Amino acid sequence: MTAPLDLDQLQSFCAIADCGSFTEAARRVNKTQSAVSMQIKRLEERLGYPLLTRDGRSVSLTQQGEVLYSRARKMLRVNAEIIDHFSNTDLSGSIRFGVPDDYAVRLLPVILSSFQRTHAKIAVDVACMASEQLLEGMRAGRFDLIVFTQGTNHNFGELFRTEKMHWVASHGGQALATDPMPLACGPTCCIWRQEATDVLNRTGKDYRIAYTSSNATAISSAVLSDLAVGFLPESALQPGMRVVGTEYGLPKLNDAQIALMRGSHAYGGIYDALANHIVSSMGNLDSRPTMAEAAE
Amino acid sequence: MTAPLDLDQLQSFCAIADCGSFTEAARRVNKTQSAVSMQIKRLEERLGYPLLTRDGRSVSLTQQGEVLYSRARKMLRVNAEIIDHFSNTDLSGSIRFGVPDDYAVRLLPVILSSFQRTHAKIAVDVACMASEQLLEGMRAGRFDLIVFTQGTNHNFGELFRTEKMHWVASHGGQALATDPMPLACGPTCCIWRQEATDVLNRTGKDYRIAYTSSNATAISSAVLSDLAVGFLPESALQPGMRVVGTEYGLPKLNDAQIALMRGSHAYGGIYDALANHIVSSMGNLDSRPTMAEAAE
DNA sequence: TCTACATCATCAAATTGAGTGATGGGAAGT
DNA sequence: ACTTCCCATCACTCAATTTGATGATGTAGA
Repeated sequence: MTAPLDLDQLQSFCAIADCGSFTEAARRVNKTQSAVSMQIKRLEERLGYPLLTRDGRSVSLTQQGEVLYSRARKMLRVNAEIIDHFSNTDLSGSIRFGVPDDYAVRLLPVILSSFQRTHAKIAVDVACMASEQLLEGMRAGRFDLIVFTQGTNHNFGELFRTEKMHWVASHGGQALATDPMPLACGPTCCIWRQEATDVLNRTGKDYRIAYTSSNATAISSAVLSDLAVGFLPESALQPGMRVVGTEYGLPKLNDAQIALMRGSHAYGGIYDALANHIVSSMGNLDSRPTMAEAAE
Repeated sequence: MTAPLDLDQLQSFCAIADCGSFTEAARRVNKTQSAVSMQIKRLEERLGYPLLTRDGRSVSLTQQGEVLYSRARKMLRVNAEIIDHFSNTDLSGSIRFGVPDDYAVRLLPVILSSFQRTHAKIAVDVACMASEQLLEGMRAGRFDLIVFTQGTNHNFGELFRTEKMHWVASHGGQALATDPMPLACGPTCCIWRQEATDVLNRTGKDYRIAYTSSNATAISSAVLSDLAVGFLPESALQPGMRVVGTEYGLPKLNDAQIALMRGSHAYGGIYDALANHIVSSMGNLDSRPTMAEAAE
């Protein structure tokens, strides 16, 4: 009969994981830096493992920390759900929300409309732009909450969804067979672009950037009209596109990592409401054993 | 930015909901009765609603209490999962476990074998008997943990699964058309039997108890060999059985409610490990909005 | 109806334990 | 080398929770 964990500690822990800093996390949870530091110390003692590695400048999760993080987030989501349910004052206010344009087009209207149905008094101002710009805007305080694609340089944020990335070409087009292969992609800052060109270089495949646009639909059009080969996350695939496997010597792409990031103040209340809604509608990382798995 | 709830309070709350008593719950969570009482008071103040109705003898959940209970349980499960994960001392010991025989036959081997794989050092002594006897055994301290069918007289326990109940007959048999209709069912104490005869009486359908056995497979055999009509939960259906809808004037049966009950001491450690395993493999009450639902 | 028993609420006192603000050490950048 | 930023630590304060005792209420049995 062991005592349950302290949600307050877990909240601080998650805040640190999200922003990579004790001091910043302290600000978010309305505590002093030393309080947060001690909370983590107690939590680590309690669980018997170091959860965070502090090497000078940056703080990151240990392996055990990762394990804890995903569970803790789950608990905090349920916690927010409860508090939301019992706060009879209808949540109201406005949220400055940012989404990557590629992703936004498909999923956003659906998600936001169902959110409006349950939280009519929350106004969501949506801005669509590339992940890089979203992160910059977040740093500058222009957003409360953003969804963005996690790249190697941005390890922080609440990861809630991964998607397979596919090479795509137009059905029956020539672009694939052309040498060097023409490529359509976002601007140089695009995270996927860096990753894709990296793997191409590594495998020695010849290519050239044939088409560049910061507008995602423009890229889709380029692919559909056989101007170039592209790469897209699964849910951005469209009819008329052909998913290319390894048959043309194209390397495997890493999964896209979709995460959530909040401003320092964007905790609790309306922010949790929207964040939880997004995670529970789009999230796909909640692996739990099912009956089928238990069966073998 | 509101402070998160106190898991300790939620644990006490759930313990009360599970056993229907403050004093007994206090024993389970290793606190004094007054401490538990105060915790609930604070929790109710915090959430702004009464959660438990205390009318003299018994304590039961209010509507808001029900809402809280399911979420709180979810959190406590994750909590136990975390603690389990971080306790590097391999869990070991033995658990006296009881299951209704009807249910046991199908699902148990699967579930227990997958449990053994992850917790090799926990010995599970399984006993199979009717829910009524399980509850009696629990009262007498002969079990640590039981799975049982919740009836109207037994409102306490951790409800984790519901199943549709069906009227069943043999394929192409005569029993259904016979008047009065021959019925196969468990002994008088059987919860389903009471319920089934109740609804039959209410609709005025003629029937007679043609076959009685406390052994579930015996009943299935009676149905399969066209001796009688029976009623079974969905997952106990077998090939050769025919599910009878309303076409023969048979009333609709209420869903079966499968719940978990623990002895006073059976919290934490190995008990949570098994309980969580059962709930996560068999549970079907974890309704959470999916992408599809969000889409409309 | 009256008594005995069990249950839950309440109270004041005591103890626990967490947060604060100041200080110190270490790493990164200039 | 010096500054700056960030995290750990410490002693102190204060708040919140547990305790144990007591009172109120309801139930069961005679």
